[in-house]
Amino acid sequence: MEPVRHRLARLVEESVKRAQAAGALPQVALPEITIERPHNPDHGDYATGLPLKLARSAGMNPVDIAQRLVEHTAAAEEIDPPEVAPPGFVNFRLSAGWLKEQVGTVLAEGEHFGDVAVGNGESVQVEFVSVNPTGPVHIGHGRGAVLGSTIANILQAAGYDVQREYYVNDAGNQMDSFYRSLYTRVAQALGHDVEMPEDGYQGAYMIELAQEVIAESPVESLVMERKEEATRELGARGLDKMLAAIRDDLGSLGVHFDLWFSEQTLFDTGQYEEAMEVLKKEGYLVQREGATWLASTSLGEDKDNVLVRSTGVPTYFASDIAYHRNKFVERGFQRVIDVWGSDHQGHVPRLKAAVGALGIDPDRLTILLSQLVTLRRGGEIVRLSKRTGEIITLQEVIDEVGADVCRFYLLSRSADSQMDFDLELAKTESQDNPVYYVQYAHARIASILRLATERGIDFSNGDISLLDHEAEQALIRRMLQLPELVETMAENLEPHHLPHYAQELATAFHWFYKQCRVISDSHPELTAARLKLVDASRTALARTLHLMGMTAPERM
RNA sequence: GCGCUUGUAGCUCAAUAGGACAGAGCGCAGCCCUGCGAAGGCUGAGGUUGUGGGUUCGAUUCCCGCCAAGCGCACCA
Repeated sequence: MEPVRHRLARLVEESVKRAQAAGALPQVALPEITIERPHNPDHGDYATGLPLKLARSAGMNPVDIAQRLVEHTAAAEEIDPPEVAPPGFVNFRLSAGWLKEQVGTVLAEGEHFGDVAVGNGESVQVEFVSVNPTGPVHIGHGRGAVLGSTIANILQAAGYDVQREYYVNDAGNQMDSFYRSLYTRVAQALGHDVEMPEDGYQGAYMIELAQEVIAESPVESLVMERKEEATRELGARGLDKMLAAIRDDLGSLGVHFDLWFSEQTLFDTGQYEEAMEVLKKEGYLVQREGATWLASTSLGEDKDNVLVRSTGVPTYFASDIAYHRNKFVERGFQRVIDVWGSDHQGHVPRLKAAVGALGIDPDRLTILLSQLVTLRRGGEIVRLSKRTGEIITLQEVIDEVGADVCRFYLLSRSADSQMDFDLELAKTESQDNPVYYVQYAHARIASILRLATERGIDFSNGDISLLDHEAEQALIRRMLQLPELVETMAENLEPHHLPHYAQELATAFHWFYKQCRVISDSHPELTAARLKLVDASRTALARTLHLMGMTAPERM
């Protein structure tokens, strides 16, 4: 459904024009008309400060402007007559009649309630997590996973054609190190005296991985006789297992991808060469000190960046450029959103500059950075390092606190700010946990609907015009915020509003529940009307939870 | 040194592109189940939005300085 806000903006614009035509307002240019939601309920459901913005250019008192605006506002079914409020606001209140009708709209839209048509089918790729497959994912990756998958859900709800993608860094230095580490662990497991490379992955999970690889098929003869071949062969198996483990871990967090894109294929299919060719043709490649550099300085950067090392091995940056060319040129995504950890922030301007150098508008690329997550257990900080092997995996966190709790917590803070994730808190608070509060509301709703079914109550003909109680209308108001929220989140890519909205929606339901008896033998008509409202609440709350990638439990 | 992000109630965080009296949860002090789920509802206390300037009808929000925290400034990814 279209957010009411748009309708109001058109209404205001019309009233200005009407007032101008009637000579009540001077013919001044209009700023963008913004419709905002007042904090104070006394100020109505929506408001515009347009008169305040017009005051100077119109040379009039803002209250007078507001007055004339109101006088020239056409009647609309959505709202009561607008009101003027000093120092120059126009306040709008949704009409009770229209509000009640929206229960029917919500029910009709069902699982699609919350959808808005702003994307127009534009193709957007959301690439997220993309952890090097050299070790298990941890809570920091979990944050990116939750952020990326929720943004993808939101964009889909907003009418975009969304692709979820994981970029598999299966080429390059870290992969080599991973292969050699695995080889070492396998050799050690077979009783050979082999030293772990200095840059190797020391984590205990590599020992387990080695065991799994060995268990799969005998490798003994390979290991000592043909070391290089063994490293490659074992590495390929290890990579598959590691990727499968990552896929499982993310899957248990409700995160799924449409495509796992292999970095190596960029080299195998010549796309890497093509990208470098384009840069060369455009004059952005410079040879210096035996290496090939991207002339980033000519693109406004403060230093150039190496693309091909003097050893002839391309850097990560080089393949990333080829990857992004693939996204935009080969696959034709109109927009691309990358979700990265904040430790990659330095890479952002470089990549955007490089994308520009490829002749692609850099504004089509959005890079979101999620700040660090510090894992705590009680007061103790739990360090995360793949190298030293001290790691608490995402899977362990999920096992401990549950996927829904994990998602809700990771989502509730703005990606821009650092956060602590306290395992003890997530568990010990579980009684008064906001996650349970929200899900409890859904379970309660489900329980009411179950009871209605048990008693054989048919509320399909319920008369929603009977919903006159303050708490009923407050609940409807809250539900109607969802499409509006989807729209703004699709634009600002800030999904942390979702958990907050979910709590507000749950509160509105609990308040309604407290004040309004739903199923009552003595008032069958009101019962039917209220059951419709309850059903609509279930729809809105379930959709909110699903957008967050959470479950909407029927029972708890 | 330069750059990015952050600084809001005792704690954890909001504030929907500059709006009206800065809001939630937890914690704290109380109140409410002889009917649909008390994992619930209600009331109260709690703030000089790090700090000093500026922009304007209006600033938590925009600009500048300072202070503090995290991250980044590789022929690592």
